Amino acid sequence: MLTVQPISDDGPVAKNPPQSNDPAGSEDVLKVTGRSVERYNPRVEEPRWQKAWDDARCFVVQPDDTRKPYYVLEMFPYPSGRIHMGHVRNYTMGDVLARYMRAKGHNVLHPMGWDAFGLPAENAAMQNKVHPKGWTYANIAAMKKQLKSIGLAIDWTREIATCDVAYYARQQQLFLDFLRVGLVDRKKSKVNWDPVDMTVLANEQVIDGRGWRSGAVVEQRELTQWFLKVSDYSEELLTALDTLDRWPEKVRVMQRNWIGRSEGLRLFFEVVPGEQTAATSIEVFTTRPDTIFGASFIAISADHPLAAELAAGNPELAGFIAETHRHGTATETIDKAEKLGRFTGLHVKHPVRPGATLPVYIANFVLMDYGTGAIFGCPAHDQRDLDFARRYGLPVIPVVLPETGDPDSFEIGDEAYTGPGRIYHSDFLDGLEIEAAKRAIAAHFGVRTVDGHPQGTVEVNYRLRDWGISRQRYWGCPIPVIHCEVCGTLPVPDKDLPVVLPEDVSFDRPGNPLDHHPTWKHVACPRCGGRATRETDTMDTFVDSSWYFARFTAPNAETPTIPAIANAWLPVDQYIGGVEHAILHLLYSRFFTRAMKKAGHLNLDEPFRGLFTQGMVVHETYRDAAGEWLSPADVVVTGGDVRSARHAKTGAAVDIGSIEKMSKSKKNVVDPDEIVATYGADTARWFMLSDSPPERDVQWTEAGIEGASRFLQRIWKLVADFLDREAEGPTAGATDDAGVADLRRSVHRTVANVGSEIEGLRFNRAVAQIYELANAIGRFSQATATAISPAQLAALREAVERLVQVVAPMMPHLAETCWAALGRSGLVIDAPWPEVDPALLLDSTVVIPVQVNGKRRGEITVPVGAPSDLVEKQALSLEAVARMLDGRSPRKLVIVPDRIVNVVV
RNA sequence: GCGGGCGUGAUGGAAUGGUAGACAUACGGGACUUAAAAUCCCGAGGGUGUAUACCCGUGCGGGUUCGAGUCCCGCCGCCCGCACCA
Repeated sequence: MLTVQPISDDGPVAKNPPQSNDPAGSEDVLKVTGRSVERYNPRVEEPRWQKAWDDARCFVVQPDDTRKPYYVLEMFPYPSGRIHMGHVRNYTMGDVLARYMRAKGHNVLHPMGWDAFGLPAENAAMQNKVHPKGWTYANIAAMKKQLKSIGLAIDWTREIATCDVAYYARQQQLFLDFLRVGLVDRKKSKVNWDPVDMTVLANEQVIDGRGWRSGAVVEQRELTQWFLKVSDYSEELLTALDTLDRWPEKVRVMQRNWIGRSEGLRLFFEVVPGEQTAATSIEVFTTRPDTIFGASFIAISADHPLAAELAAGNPELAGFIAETHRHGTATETIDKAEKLGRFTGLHVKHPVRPGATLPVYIANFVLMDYGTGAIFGCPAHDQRDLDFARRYGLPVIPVVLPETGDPDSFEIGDEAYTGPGRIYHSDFLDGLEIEAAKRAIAAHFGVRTVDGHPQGTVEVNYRLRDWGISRQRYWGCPIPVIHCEVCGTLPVPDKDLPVVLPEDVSFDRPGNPLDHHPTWKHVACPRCGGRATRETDTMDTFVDSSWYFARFTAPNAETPTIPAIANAWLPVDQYIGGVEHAILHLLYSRFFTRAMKKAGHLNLDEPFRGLFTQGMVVHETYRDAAGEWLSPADVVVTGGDVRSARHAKTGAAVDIGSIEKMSKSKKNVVDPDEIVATYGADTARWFMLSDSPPERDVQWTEAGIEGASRFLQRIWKLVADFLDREAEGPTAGATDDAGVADLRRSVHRTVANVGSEIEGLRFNRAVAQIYELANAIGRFSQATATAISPAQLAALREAVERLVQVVAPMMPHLAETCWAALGRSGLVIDAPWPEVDPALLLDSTVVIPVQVNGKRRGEITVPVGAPSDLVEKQALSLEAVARMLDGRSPRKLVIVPDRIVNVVV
């Protein structure tokens, strides 16, 4: 799920000793105003509290818990072998929310699993002669250890890996259920074929049109494959987006565009009688029937049945079709390719210009998957059609006139006109607006017939295609189907499930190991008992990740879910992951939820009530004089305004490059293990939450992590310092309670604000609030350094305790140590989120800026809710305002209560 | 190519249409120290200026508004997704 570069031969990043002085491990003693405090040592404290939480089974969800359920889930990781900082960021965010919701009294489900099938395991198998299973489970073990070291509040008893037989067995049940309820289809579709390796390639394995391993030019090939009928739900998946009000708007927009609903006309063009084809008509789909009078050609897809028919007797056409197939299947490559076509020799009748005909082309930009696989081209009002028309010298007839256009002089240059306007040059459509013309032309074609059916029918079309789930690979969930030459394609009977992957496979031959396994695929037909073969395709790994969130609610059930339990937990209250999954994973999960509902495994439509997409972790890049990438661990950066870098060992000058997503290839990675070992998990967590808004990229810097570490020690010192003050007791005779009210206001405001910021996942703002409280406590301590009254001491204890509590979701280990030091019994994780006194959130006076003509000229202090006339009087009496008025009276006075005054002169 | 996003001091960023730069980092100065580290305090968007103060300033160009970082239109730059990477 979370994208990770596959582990390469050189293994994990070199483990260099950290260059910084060692903040966690040093035994030095901190001098605090004459007393001594030991530095907080995460290496001792973190394992200790992790064990304490484990022993108390804090995060294990109990079935009889009556508290309100709250399900927080982060996208589960692909087990690449090591976690990276992106994982730390992702899981820390979810963890903060989980811990906070727990403190707010919820029964929190926060599980973890592994998106464990997929291509990298097979690549590793081929490169390093390791078995995908062994490789995957070893990676899981390593990553689990790393995740545990960052102190996540996870119910590990629910851990699942999608490559566990127990998991994919239920996925096979789901597949067969979907088959039963009619959501599975089998049809042809295209794949990237490597003619040298004789294997199917993923899009990412096609580089510049060539196979990544063989370098051979990739071809498109048709294979019969399994599909899930996502398109049955096109309309519903679209309209239900409106109900997802806790999803980012940008994700909903992307999904809306992906589904791509368009209303248009399905339109038949009659083939001119006597042409060299059996076809009597060509059916096109268009969203712009209003431009029909501007039509100048017909284009059909290279995969259109008519194209195949015509190519049979025409080597040039056959060559062109073969040429278009010599590109990858990715939409991007198809879109970017030059718009090319070949005239087929056929003509069709122009449907509204009597006597006129249109030439029929085969074109490389017409997709068979969309609409009818054929279009009419109106070059004046579609850019692709225009490019095509200019190349092949076809007429360009404008039929939509912009409001400001002149009908006699309006011409189309290099850019098609796609804006609004009125139809002209179009006979009975002349003068109509675009939408009115669409209705008129639909009515016109609706009553005419071609080949016995209406010439035109209004139709809704979707860009969304069915989901092809067949993969010609080993490391995936076997599709539980048997092919019998006599009985056809049959589901594996329930009693024979699961279909288990064989382990004795070899990767030294090209192609799918399941296919050339000596025995695995040969079985008796479940119906006739004759010789039959298993389906050797496995499922797309997106299938695995489309229902794991449901499986977590009953991870050991014999059935895919236990509906009553799943319905109680789902939908996921807050789902957190990368924006790279905005379309496919999330759309497939939404489909799966509906499909599981139809099959009786769930009773809901939408799997994720709240969605949050977090940004990446990025880092500067470094290169030496030879242009080789260098790891940050090997580089020492110096200087402030003019930064420069040298190699840590050789001292050679190093170029500081751009800031990019952490990746193995550019070596700009920071290893979480090293960070945890050096600074501790709390510091890493804190830094990942600080500064950058969570939806945006965060830049990893040495200074940033150092700063986080300093703040952690500062909190510990605040607590230790306070304990010393408390041990000494109030100063004899001190009765001055100055600052108490301010401090308490600051404390209560912080508690309230941190809570609402965490609920909104605005962790950076929560962090800033906590800094401000720490500053306020520091100032208060300073002010009371010589004498402290009992009330001041009490306020200080309240402040320090609340500080520890608001810090607890983010730096949980530190918080536990502080809580214990403060003499509070129990774990801070079990302490309820502190109550806020609403009276302390209100100020009695407010400072209002006073503007003259929108520019700030001064400010006034007035009671909260002060009436306008008082505000006006004070504002106008300001010297700066009087000067600007220069004796005149204001033209206008804008007074926004408690916010601002603007004097317009 | 299509779709989506982002752009504010040296840096990360804050700012229901209402004091732009909270908070932090880096930097400079000071205190403490034999010294350093650590810690604490102070300074700081740019410009003119002793200062009061004034002018300019949120990628660029327009617009709406009493008031625009925020809303609208048009650009520029960077990033992400595009159905077999996960």
